[in-house]
Amino acid sequence: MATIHDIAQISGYSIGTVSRVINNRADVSEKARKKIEAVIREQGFQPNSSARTLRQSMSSEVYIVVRGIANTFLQSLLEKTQIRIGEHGESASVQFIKEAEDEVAVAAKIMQGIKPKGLVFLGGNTNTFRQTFSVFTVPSVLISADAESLGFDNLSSFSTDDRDAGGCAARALVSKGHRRIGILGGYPGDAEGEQSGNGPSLRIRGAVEELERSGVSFDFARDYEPCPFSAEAGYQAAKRLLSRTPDLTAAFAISDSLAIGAMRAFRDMGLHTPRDISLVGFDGIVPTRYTIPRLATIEQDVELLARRGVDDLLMRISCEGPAVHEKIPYRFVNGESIAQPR
Amino acid sequence: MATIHDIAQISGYSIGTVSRVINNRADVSEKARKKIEAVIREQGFQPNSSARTLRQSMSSEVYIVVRGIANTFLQSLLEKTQIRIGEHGESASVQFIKEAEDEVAVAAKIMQGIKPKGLVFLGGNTNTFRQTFSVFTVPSVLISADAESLGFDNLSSFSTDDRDAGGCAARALVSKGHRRIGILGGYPGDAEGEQSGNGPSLRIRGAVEELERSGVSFDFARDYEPCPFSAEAGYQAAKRLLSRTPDLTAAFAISDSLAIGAMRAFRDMGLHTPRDISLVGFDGIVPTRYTIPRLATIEQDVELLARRGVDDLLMRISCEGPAVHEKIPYRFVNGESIAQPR
DNA sequence: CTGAAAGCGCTTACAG
DNA sequence: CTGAAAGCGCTTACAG
Repeated sequence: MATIHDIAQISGYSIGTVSRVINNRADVSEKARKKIEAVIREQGFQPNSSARTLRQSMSSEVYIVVRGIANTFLQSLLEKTQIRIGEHGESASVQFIKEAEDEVAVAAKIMQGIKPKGLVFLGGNTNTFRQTFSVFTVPSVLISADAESLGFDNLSSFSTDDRDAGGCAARALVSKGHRRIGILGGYPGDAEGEQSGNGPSLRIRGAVEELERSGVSFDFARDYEPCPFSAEAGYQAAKRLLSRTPDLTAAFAISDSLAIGAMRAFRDMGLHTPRDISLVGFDGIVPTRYTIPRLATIEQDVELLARRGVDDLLMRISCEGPAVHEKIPYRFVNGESIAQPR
Repeated sequence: MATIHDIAQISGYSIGTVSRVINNRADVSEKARKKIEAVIREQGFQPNSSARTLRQSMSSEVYIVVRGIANTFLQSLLEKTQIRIGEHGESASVQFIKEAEDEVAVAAKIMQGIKPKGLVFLGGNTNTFRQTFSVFTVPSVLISADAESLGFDNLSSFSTDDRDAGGCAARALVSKGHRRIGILGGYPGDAEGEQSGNGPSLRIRGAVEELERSGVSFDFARDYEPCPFSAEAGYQAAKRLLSRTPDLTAAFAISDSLAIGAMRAFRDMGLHTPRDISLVGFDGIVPTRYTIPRLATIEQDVELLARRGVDDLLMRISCEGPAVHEKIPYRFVNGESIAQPR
């Protein structure tokens, strides 16, 4: 394995000059640069990233922290994020945090040793950020939840307007004539109007507000069923909800994974979607385009979320500017899972 | 940020002794260990991993290389792999490689700077390993494809017996009475019996062999349609296959993602699964349990693949033993997508 | 059992 | 524009 020392020796220049070439500094003669670059290429030299990190007390990498590895939406967001980072010629490592853990605390522990030059958080609970994010001093970005109210000056955020989009989902059902609508997903606290500090809980709020505006009665105890964000959880929750409240003609599942589980649960209870019960999801994950029937959903613009998030982060890493908070437009996808109530 | 120097100063011992405590060396007095451990805890000290890596010319991390980030099966395998690594008290970083890239070459480039102590490859083409894996000298493991024939003594592998399982999938259709069976997925070369060096192509081989054994005629030009491993690709390929060969009564999609796309394509062509056409997939990904109808599939034991792979790797990192190659049992899941031909 | 010291591969003032 | 040298935070023979 060639080191900078070897390159210096072979090229006939000093280690310092080689280092300047590696780091694209301007104060190197054209001649030296040419020669050294040739040797680097010929030797297949890659600078030792540990030495570099140690010296600069800062890694050359961006770290991506993903909360909840089994979340299809986040997987797709991660994919786009990695691609965008690659397009900038940067590389990133990924750390997955269990959904039950405090992503900020766990990340803090890991990052303490690693010292990334920037952090991307995919998914996450605003409350845990409020409490512990201040340990991070590097430029960071939270994608998919709004961090504006937290006011950290090194944390940007890019997110869907969950509250507004939740209203949109509800409207899609109401406008077809539904008056008995259930909501699936989220944490038990969401029913009491507590802020669980995440986007999904805002979806519920937005939907309920829209129902109220439309004069549709909604009672949390009767029409709402909380559950985690997996298809199986959606399956179980849908069964609970419909057993308790059999007169529902439609449901809003606050994530597509839930919705896919719910649709299957309805079928197992003898109900066909959309004939017997309508359904709308949230996220716009790929599988919704292949379910039978295709799922109506709120499609988040994963591509743009990732692009704006990464671009902003890398810009702040190199130029140091203020954090920004931006809402990325969503889109309602009609699908085939909504019909008029019978 | 406390360094080892601070810990030494506060505890009243030398840097060397602190280092020995950190690394759990035996030659430290009980008294020193207690005192130093207390200071470390009190200061929240984490050794700088770059300094460590630099000095030992070896990172303390395992790296996981995943080929194809959008592959649901690999995502689930990645999840289990990360969990298992965590259970050993180790941490891992993840690098995603584009499906079109040579995962070994790209990984080689990245790892050159990073020097992980071990490598896990999830998914991958045996042929690319054959050509370039020799650049790696650290203990490695390939999970989900068989590397036995390559003979690298630092590369273990754990995989499903794809050929055998492909036969099982075909048998599930034949035993119901199907005689006109199509196969979906894989690379064009697979039709010519070229070895594309991946598990999935072995699934095709196994299935075709089983059909021959059963006296069911199979003609690649007529009954086979290659395509990449996504739902959309499966959707398009299913349409092409069925347009060309409308008398098929059943199909084997060599991955579940393909199968989900194919089922949707059949429906868009007016065919109901399984009434009009039966379908069996491969992998056993979670969504197959929620499709309507539920998908029959070959379920790979993701949990066990990950567990055996990680355990073997970590053992070889600490003890240095020979590479092993192991087949992990699979399971046929009946689902609801297979019926007798009409 | 413990400490002093060399050195891992780099970057960056500093001097010229 | 270039080189010599200090030092980032650690580990590990070496000496005692």
